Amino acid sequence: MIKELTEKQKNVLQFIFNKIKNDKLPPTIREIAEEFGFSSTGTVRDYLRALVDKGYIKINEGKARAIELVKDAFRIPVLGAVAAGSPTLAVEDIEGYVDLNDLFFSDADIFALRVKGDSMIEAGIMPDDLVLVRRQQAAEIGDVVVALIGDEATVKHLVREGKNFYLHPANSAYQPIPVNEDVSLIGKVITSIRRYS
Amino acid sequence: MIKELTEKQKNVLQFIFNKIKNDKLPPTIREIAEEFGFSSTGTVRDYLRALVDKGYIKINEGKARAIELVKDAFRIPVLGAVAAGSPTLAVEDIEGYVDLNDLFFSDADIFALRVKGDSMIEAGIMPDDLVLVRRQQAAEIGDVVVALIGDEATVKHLVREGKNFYLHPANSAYQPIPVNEDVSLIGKVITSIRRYS
DNA sequence: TAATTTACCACACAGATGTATGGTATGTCA
DNA sequence: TGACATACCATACATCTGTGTGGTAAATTA
Repeated sequence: MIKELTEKQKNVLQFIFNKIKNDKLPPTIREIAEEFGFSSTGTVRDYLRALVDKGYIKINEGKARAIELVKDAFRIPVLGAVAAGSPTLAVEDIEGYVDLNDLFFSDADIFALRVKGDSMIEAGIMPDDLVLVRRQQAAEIGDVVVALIGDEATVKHLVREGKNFYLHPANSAYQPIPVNEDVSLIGKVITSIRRYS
Repeated sequence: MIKELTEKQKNVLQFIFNKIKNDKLPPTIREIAEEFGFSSTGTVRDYLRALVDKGYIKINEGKARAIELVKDAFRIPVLGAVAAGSPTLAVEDIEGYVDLNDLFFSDADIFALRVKGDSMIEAGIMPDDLVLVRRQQAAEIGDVVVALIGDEATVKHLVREGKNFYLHPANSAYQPIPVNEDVSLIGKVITSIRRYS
């Protein structure tokens, strides 16, 4: 289990946290010492040991700057259920942890597209949503795909009727678009994201 | 501008990339040399210089492991429009870049909730979607909020009718829920995410 | 009261690390 | 042809860096 930190230990952890965020590089022991005015590297070592013991960081011994934040202490939990008792949220059922970094460090060819129009609104894809698209020529029936029709990119369901394929909107106000030589498949929607202001 | 890399330079960049992803720590010059069988650190320095000159990395001189990936070369572009011409996607109108890391390194109290039920379906929030929630007691009219009703967490629109507040579903099959002492506001939905398999 | 934890200090040291200097060889481009 | 980029090599060195040893003092906990 993750144990409580003292105020000073929290400050040191926060500094490491910020360094990784801003410099994209964990600090050295001496950089930590300098930040807090410690004249001895041993002091920092004591702090790091405490943070390791309490489950907040891991240290890869011998390597320079090898302080790693322990994920479970920082990642956002995905909750399957939330139990009562405010102001503290009792975490009853953690499905897992969100780590969107995986998406961004994927080696696949991925890009994001801002959705225009309401043609997929019944599939929960609204105007101004962001869809992450993996570029690929192939797609399966039922996939949400991005296709180029002439010069315009469009997000649609790929469906099949008999021997013909259609780009099917999820909005009864729009007509399906037959897939022909004017239509080229760009990729498959793998994620949709919407931000609320 | 970002210039083309040679195959070997690409390999070195890929190695740095993977090291940062897997170890969460950029490699040292000697770690790179070992990976590629270089017997001289000078060789690695030449590669790093080339990568710096071509705009792929930045180096903080003097510091250990201080190789930083240049963001624009790696982040996923958010496209406002996509122009024709496959297989190369012509990027015409880049709105910006997605960096969800910001969310995860935020100091705000954020958690994610897996949506159950279809009560917000007309607002584009579908069953099994993931909503990122910022914990806060206050909310504004029109916000999508997460509230506890008894023991159950629910995602709804916060609306006002006269002097009364309601949790309003976005599905005509459901009734609005009056906000009373049995209802406690947990937070505000700031992002919704859906993944397609 | 005794043991433990927290919170610092000084000093030393081996090895890790970035950098410098100066090569060789090959291919490309103007 | 000459300048330049690419792709390596060997060696040296100052300093950075993690770690070890051994302290002191106060607060907390059993």
